[in-house]
Amino acid sequence: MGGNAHESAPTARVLAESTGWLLNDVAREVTLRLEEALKGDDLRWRDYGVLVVLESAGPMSQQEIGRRLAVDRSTMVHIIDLLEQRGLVARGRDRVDRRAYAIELTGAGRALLVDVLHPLTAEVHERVLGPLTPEERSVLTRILGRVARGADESNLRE
Amino acid sequence: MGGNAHESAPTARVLAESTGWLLNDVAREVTLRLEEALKGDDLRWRDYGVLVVLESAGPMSQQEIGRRLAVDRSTMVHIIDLLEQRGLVARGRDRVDRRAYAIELTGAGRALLVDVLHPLTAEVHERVLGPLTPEERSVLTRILGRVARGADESNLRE
DNA sequence: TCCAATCGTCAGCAAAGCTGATTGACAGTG
DNA sequence: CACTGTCAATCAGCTTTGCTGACGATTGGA
Repeated sequence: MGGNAHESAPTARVLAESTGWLLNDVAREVTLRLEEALKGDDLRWRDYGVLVVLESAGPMSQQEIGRRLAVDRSTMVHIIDLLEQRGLVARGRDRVDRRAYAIELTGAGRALLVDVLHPLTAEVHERVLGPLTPEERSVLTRILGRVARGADESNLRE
Repeated sequence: MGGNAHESAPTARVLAESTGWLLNDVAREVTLRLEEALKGDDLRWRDYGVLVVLESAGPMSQQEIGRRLAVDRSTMVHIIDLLEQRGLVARGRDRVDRRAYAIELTGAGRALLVDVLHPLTAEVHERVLGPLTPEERSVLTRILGRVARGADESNLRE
C-alpha cells in the first residue's frame, strides 16, 4: 500500500531554508499519518475528502467533487465505486441533468464521519501540530490559506 | 509529461480549515511551479535537490543523498545516472569504503546551480509567496521547521 | 575466519493516474 | 425537428513512478 522511502525525512539542512522543501516534507508527513490512521477503516484520505465535501456541500456530481479535490474525472469513478460498495454514499440521479449522478451521503456515511473519521483525523492533526502553540496553528492556517488563494488568482491570467 | 488533474485546486471550503489539506494544496502548487521552471533545463526538482545537498555538504554516497531527500536507494541510481550523463556530478570512489561512490559536484554542476538554478527557484518562491509579507514568510518557514523537526523527534519513539 | 550489515545495481511488479474513445443527455440553432 | 457542440460517466490501454527482493562486492566486528 503506502510504501514510503524512509519513514521520516531528515530534511537536509540547507534545504530547510527552502520553503518548497519544507512544505513538501511537512505535507508528506501529515499525509502519511493521515493515511496510516485511516487504514483501519480501509479508506484513503482522498475518500475522506469526498465524504467531507458531500457532508458540507450536499449532493453533487462526480466531476464536481473531483474539481474541488483536484482529482481526475476517471479516477473519481473508481473512488465512488468503492464508497458506494461500502454503503457510505449512494449514486442518485440528478433530477435536472440526467447525465450526472447526484452523489449523496448515506446515513451510514454520515455516521462514520461523525463517530470515527472526524475524531481520527483531528487526533492526527493534534499529534502532528503538537509542537505548535494554538496561536501558531491559526497563523499557519491563515498564511497557508493566503498562499493557496493567491496561487489560484494568479492562475487566472495564464 | 506532467499532466495534473485540474491545474488549480479550488480547495473545498470546509477542507480549507483542515491543515492537512491546505498543506497538500500549497505543496502541490509549489512543486508544480518548480517543476515547470526546471523543465527548461530538463531537470526535476529532485535533481535540483541532489545538487543542493552536494553543494552544501560535500561528496557523499548515493544512499546518503537518498536518506536526506527521502528518495529510495534504487531510485537514486537512476537520478545519479542522468546527472552524471550531463556532467553535473561525477561518480568518484570513496577511499575508505570501496562499496560506496563518492558522488561529487563537478564545476559545471556548481556553475549551473549558481548561474541558473538558484535564481530560477528563488524566482518561483518569490512568485508563489508573493501574497505574503516578509514577516509572514519568515514566520511560515519557522513554523514549518518546527513541525518538521517535531515530527522527526516523535518518530524516534516508535 | 565467519557472519551480519551496507552499497550499488537490476529485473520485475504494483499502484496511480492520465488519454482518448464511447454512450447517453443536454442546449442552442436554424 | 434535425444538427451541432458540449458535458457526465465509463472503460480500456498506456505511462510514469517508485518499491521489492535478490545479487555480488565489501566492510567491520566477534
